[in-house]
Amino acid sequence: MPSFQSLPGFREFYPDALARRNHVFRIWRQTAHAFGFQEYDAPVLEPLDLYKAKSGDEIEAQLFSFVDKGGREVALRPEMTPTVCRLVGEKAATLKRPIKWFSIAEFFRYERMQKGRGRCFHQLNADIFGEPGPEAETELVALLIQCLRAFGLTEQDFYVRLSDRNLWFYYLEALGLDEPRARAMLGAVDKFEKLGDDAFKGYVEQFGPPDAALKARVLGFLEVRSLARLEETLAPAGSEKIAARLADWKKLLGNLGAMGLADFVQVDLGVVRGLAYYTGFVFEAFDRKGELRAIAGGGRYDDLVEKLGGPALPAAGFAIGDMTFALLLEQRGLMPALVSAPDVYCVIGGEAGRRAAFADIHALRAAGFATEYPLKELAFGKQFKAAADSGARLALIYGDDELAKGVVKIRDLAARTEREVPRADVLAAVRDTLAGE
RNA sequence: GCGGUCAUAGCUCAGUUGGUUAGAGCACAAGAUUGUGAAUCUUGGGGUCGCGGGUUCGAGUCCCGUUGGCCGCCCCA
Repeated sequence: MPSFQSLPGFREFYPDALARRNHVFRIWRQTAHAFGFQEYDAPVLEPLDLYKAKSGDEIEAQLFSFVDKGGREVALRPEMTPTVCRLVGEKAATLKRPIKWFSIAEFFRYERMQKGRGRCFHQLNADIFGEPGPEAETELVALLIQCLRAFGLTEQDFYVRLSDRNLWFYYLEALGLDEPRARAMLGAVDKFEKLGDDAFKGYVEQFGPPDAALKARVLGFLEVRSLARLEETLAPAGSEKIAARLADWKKLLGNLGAMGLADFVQVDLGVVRGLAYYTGFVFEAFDRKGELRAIAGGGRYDDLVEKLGGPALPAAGFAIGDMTFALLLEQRGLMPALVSAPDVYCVIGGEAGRRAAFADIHALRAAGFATEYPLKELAFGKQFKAAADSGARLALIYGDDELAKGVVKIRDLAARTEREVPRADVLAAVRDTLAGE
């Protein structure tokens, strides 16, 4: 007999798990709307070339890709950025600015599973197109922070590390590095936190060991944790480009400070986000305890829309993954044990009671109240237990006594109080009681 | 792709140097109990012990392989 199991790394959501997932998505969606972002969606299956164009041919090894029946090379989307760039690029001329979009979608990567990482996962993606200045990053970082705070997470729980690939290049240029050397050095910076001195291996292989002064300056730059310190460190370099860039930093941090978010943001040049397509500010959110992988990440990618065939259009965005985020919420006890409780549970006496109850049950449901009842006849004791277990706020009792009097008994299951209302008034009584919560 | 580790009921686990028909708690269902929720008692369903092969008179137990989970490396868009 064949037995089936889900594919490795894929997840199944039983109702309680889906309730938690929906809880997270609901709050993300509300928050993004509050920040004026509009929701979009797009195909799960895309041309393989879309990702090769963005990330190079090697990316294919990390994708769920195959040839479809029409001979097309396709891939399940591993990320949203190329897709949203295409969407925006196609209509860029007619879209009202600023273009602030978000999506909550599922992604697929052919990778080995690890803590907080599977082969399928969901992300909130938020992006702003057409805004070249730090005003875009202001909105994005603020939204990112609020998407975590909305669950009760505080500055004790997480922070956003803010870095800048432009500033790195300007700085390394001022230190005398040409572009290839600067790129190799940034690669080392990216790995330094994890590997320490071994991070420079790649640079050494290509260009020989960096001189001690240069290395000291680079490592010193990594220690910078404040805007003041950043300005101090860069003062000797003092190019025009650096001065302009520092003005952007001042504006971004000033904006976030004015929003009251200073405690959530930390200057930290150790974040460079791989060597992918980012062109300016980059940022990542981490748990303060440093136990989990990055919760969220993003940055500016001004060249990508054009690279993918659209017009030149500055852009910045970020994504929050659902797996690490859920781990963080659970760790901090902030993931509620959500149960889909009905509003009303009907306790029914006999066949006559059942007929009477059905009329009200249907009317309640049509009015939008979640209403449950036992499908088969049950002893009263069991029905009350079922009513309590269901989490319903109210029990409606349709027994012989009530029928004889032409009333329904309404029991408040939490308060354990009861009252009788005429049959005709049941809907109004339920509405009043539940509205009064 | 590489390495470590684990796999017994829906869940958490026990199972003796290899020995008869594989167990417990919780959960679920039925009843005691057709008028009031947390308790008690009784009963029940559920397992090819992940899968396949080997050693043995005999394998949940030992050996090999395989699949899957977890952890780490690579990668992390």
